[in-house]
Formats: sequence, structure tokens, C-alpha cells
Amino acid sequence: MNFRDLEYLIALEELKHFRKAADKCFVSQPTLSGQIKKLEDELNVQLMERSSRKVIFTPAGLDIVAKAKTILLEAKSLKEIAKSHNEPMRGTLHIGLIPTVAPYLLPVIIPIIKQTFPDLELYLHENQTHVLLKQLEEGELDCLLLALLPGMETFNKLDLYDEPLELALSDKHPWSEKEMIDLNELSGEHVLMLADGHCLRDQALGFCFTAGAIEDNSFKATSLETLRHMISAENGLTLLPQLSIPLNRHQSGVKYVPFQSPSPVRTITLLSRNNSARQVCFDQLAQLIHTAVAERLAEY
Amino acid sequence: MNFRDLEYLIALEELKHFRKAADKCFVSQPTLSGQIKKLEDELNVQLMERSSRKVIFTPAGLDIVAKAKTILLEAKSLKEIAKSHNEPMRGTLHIGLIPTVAPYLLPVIIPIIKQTFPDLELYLHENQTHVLLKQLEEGELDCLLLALLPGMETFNKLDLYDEPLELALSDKHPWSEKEMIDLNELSGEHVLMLADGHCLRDQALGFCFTAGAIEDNSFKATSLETLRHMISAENGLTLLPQLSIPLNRHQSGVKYVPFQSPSPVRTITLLSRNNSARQVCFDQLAQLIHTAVAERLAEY
DNA sequence: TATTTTTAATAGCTTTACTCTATCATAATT
DNA sequence: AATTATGATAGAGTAAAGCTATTAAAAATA
Repeated sequence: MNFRDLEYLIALEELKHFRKAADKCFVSQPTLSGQIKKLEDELNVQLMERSSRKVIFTPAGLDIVAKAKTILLEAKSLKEIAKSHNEPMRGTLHIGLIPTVAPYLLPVIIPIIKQTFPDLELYLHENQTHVLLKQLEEGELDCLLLALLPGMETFNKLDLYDEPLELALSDKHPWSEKEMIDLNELSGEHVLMLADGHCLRDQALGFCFTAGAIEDNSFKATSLETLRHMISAENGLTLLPQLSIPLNRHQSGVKYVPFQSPSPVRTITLLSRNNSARQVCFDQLAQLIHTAVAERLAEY
Repeated sequence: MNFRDLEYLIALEELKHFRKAADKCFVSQPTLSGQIKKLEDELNVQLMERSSRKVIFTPAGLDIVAKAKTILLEAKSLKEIAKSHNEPMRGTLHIGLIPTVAPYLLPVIIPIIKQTFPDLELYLHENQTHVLLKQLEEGELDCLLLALLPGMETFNKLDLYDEPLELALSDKHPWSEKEMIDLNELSGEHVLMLADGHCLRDQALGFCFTAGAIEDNSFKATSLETLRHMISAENGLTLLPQLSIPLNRHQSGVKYVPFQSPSPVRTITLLSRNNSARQVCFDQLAQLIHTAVAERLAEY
């Protein structure tokens, strides 16, 4: 039994005539006859009485025609489901983000994504890099927005933007009035850091090590916001990514000073599985994010 | 797209493994791979991501698997419908009967039919022979219970019983005490008849003509019961089929006298289309009716 | 780092099943 | 009796689906 056989049967019930039904189905009369016979043999039930003048459906035949119609409708619906999924910017999308990106990037991009791709249903998952990578691999997430690190080569990456880090410090700190600062001036300074597992911690540690700065071991923050409040309270120093910094670089007791070139920087990337079916979607999304963030960063 | 492809897809979604899914479907792995690929091409949508380690279904794939499951369920249900119709003594049956048979035969056979074949749903249609034959031909009726007449050779017939006609007359008539009577004694008598269109009228007329009796043209009855009442009221004569006669041959002013051999007789037959799908059903029904009526007639 | 293992895709051939044209058989109509 | 209408049958051709053997690529293991 296959879908075509059911079409033959339905046409035959409608027209009560083998040749006409065959014409309607664009096959020859013997073909239709044969397939109907095959169907009867397979179902082991006589679907109609044939005579040279009349085709009379049996009750069994009529019941089966009715069921056949619902099956063909379902098949049509299946094809329409497929069609609706053909549009890349439609359907659900599970995005993973790291905690040092999510709260600052999302307000910039969510409104424009919702406006540009209203049929995209976003689910946002905030987690640390190693968790996100695992989830992406398992297929639990569709793509990630995070800072590019070594070891991500097995994934497909679309670079979104390079995000400079700036020096955050209390507005009572002697350096707080500086317009710019050189990374090497941090030599010997104690710097506050995020807790283990945050990729920004490792990156910042790297820059500090190069500059000769020292981690302040008395405290490890669990979020950038905690870190920011600590700076204000403790008169400390830290590195914060640009998107988390207010435009005027001075707010609630904290001042922000950009570094002189070459500034410490991290690359924010859209990561997806190499063989993901939604590459077209990611391309468009990356393009949109790139533009939106470029506009935002230009405001500094 | 066909049903098998959907089975492959469902197995693959369940096992997330091409070879295992192929095993489950009793085909080779390349066959399953090929058909899945064909399905994707046909639906023009990627149903899953493949890698050498993982099979991850896309949202489109999952939606389509869900729909595929309902389609296969419907297909299964279609086969079960066919199966249920395989039992010949089940389902609806439209039976046509003539008015001179229905009221007398049905009480005899309906209880035993309902008891023997409880899954048979009977619809009874009372009409004159020519109407019934037309309806049978058109497929509106499945079979007929009527008196066999010339011109019915194109149908399939199963003889049920031979029904003798008896002489019905007022209990005040001089012949009313006779045990038996010879048909030829009717010579010159006036006999009451049914209206045109009743086959019993034509048959009775035939017997009367042979015997030399004359039709009483002053009245034509539209039913046997009217005829019976007329006999009582008008002191007339008529021929009535045995099943319409009370067992003691005397009731409400009417007496019944059987004819000496050779008695006038009609053959009651089950008629169906030659190519009817339900010949088995009719055979069993005829057998049952034959037995039930034989038992009833033996009581006279 | 090289080797083995796992897993899906590909190539090439075979088989199945569907379709076609031509013809037959039967019953209805002329 | 001849013609027409209609479905069934026969036989050949084609397309689809199946198989085995092999390849390719990634992961696991040595």
C-alpha cells in the first residue's frame, strides 16, 4: 500500500469509472486496475463490485475510501510542515551565551532580532563556556555567542565583533581622571578577577600576566556586576569588556579608562556545529549582530 | 514519499543511528541512508545533522517525525477497517422485501438472524418487485427477498422456500368447512385481487385463469390485510400465501382451505447481484432463512 | 603519532514493482 | 447480429528500491 494507491482508490470512488479515474490520475487504465486489485489483495477485502456497466463500492470500500482521504490529508499536512521549515529565519532557536556577554549584548540585539525576524522564537541559555560547548555538541543548543578561545576549531565560527577591555576603577583612584592608559602601567598592581570557569577571568589573567600585574586573591567575583560594586567599595582595579561600560565612562562611583593601542581585546563569536542545518540562519543572525554592535560601539 | 520511508525516519529518530535503524527495518544501511536522503530532497528540508558520531534531528525533522507517526497510525487503522470487513456476517445489510412477504416472513426470521449474527446491522426496505430490482441493480440494496419471476436470471438467486397459496373465504361461505379444495373448483367464481404492481396479483391471476376463475373488478386491495378484511365483510374469495395464514386456519371471520396437489405455489428467493462481494453472507443468510421457514411451515 | 574502530556515504549491480501498449472478454446497446 | 463500452489480462519496458562492497572521516586506542 502506498499513497498513490489511495489516490487511485479515491478517484475511482469519485468517478465510479476505471478509465476516467485513470485519466484523472494521469495513468493508464490497466495501471489503475492493477493497483486497485493489488490493494484489494493486500487488504484482503473486496472494495467494489465491477461489471462492464457499473462500479459499486462495498461498505468496506467506502469505509476505506474515507480513511484514505484522511491519510492523504495528513500527508499533505506533512509536506506543509516541511515547507514551513524551509524558511531559515523561522522556528525555535536555542542560543547559549556566556555570563560576561549575555546581560550586555542581549539588550543591544534582541529588539532588532525580534523586529527583523519576527518568526524566530528565541530561547536563551546562560552558562559558562565549557558547559555551552558540551550542550552545543549534544544538540541541546543550536548556537553559542561567546568569546573565541583556542580549542574551538572543530566548530563553525562567525566572528561578530572585537570587544576591547577597559580599566575599571574607583572614581577616587588617582588614575581615574586619565583619558587613556597603557596596559603596562598595571605592572605590580593588584587586580580583581572573576571566579574560576569564566573565560573572561582567564583572558584577563593573561593580559595581567603580560603586563606584570597581580591577581587580588582576597576576592573572586561571581559576576561582572559584583566585580563592579567591589571596585567602587574597595578602591580596586579590574578589566571590564566595553559593552558592560556606560557611555560616559563614569557611573555609581566607578570610572572606566580605555587602554592605549594595542588594547586588550576579546573576540565575540557565533559558534555552531559544522554540519548544522541552519547555517543560513546563523549567517543572517551574525550579520545582524555585527551591524547592531558596530553601531553601539561607535557611540563611545 | 511512501509509508516505508516514514518508518525508516521514525526508526532513525528513535535509535539515532543509521545501521541500527536499518536493522530494525530489516534493510541494509545504505538503503535506509538513501531513502532518508530521498525524503529530504523531496521535502526540501534537512531533517537531521549527521556526523560520524551523532545523529541530531532538526526541529523540522522532529515535527515531521511526529506527523509521520500519526500517518502510520492512520494507515494501521485503515488495515484494521479492512480486517473488520473481512468477516462476512458483519456490517450493514440493506435488504429489499415485497409487501406480500415482509410482514409475514420477518417475524419468523428476524429474531433468529439477530441471535445468530449479532454483528449484522439490517436495514429493511419494503417495495414492489420492479422498484426493488432497480434498487438492487443500482447498488442501493444488497439483496432482495421476493417471489421468483421470469426475467430475474441476470441476478444471483438462492431459493429459500416454496410457499403454497391457500383459499381464503368467509366462515359463512358454503365451502368454509372443506378440509381441502381443488383449484379447478374455482371455475366461474369471482376472486378478489391485490392492486396492480404486486407480483402476487399476477401470480394469483395466472392460477385463476388456468382454473377458469374471474377477477372481481369491483375492488383491488392495496395490501393482504385489506384483502383479508374484505373477504370477511363481503363474503368473497381470494388466494393468500401460507405464511400469512394463522395456524388454525380460522380467525376473525375468515377461514383458509388448502388446495389439493398440485397446489398453486410461489417460490421465495434471495436475489443479489451476480458479482456481489457478499455472496458468502447471502449463502449463510439463505441457509438460516430456509431452516427457519421450514420449521414454521411444518407446523401447519 | 600512528593504528584501529566506528559510522555514514557512495558506487555499481540486481531485483522488484510499477507503468505502458495491445488485446481480450463480457455485457449492454443498436 | 454487430457495435460499443468497460474492465481484465499479457507481456515488455522503466524506474525505484534493494543489496554488497568499498570509501571517507572522525573518534578512540595504542
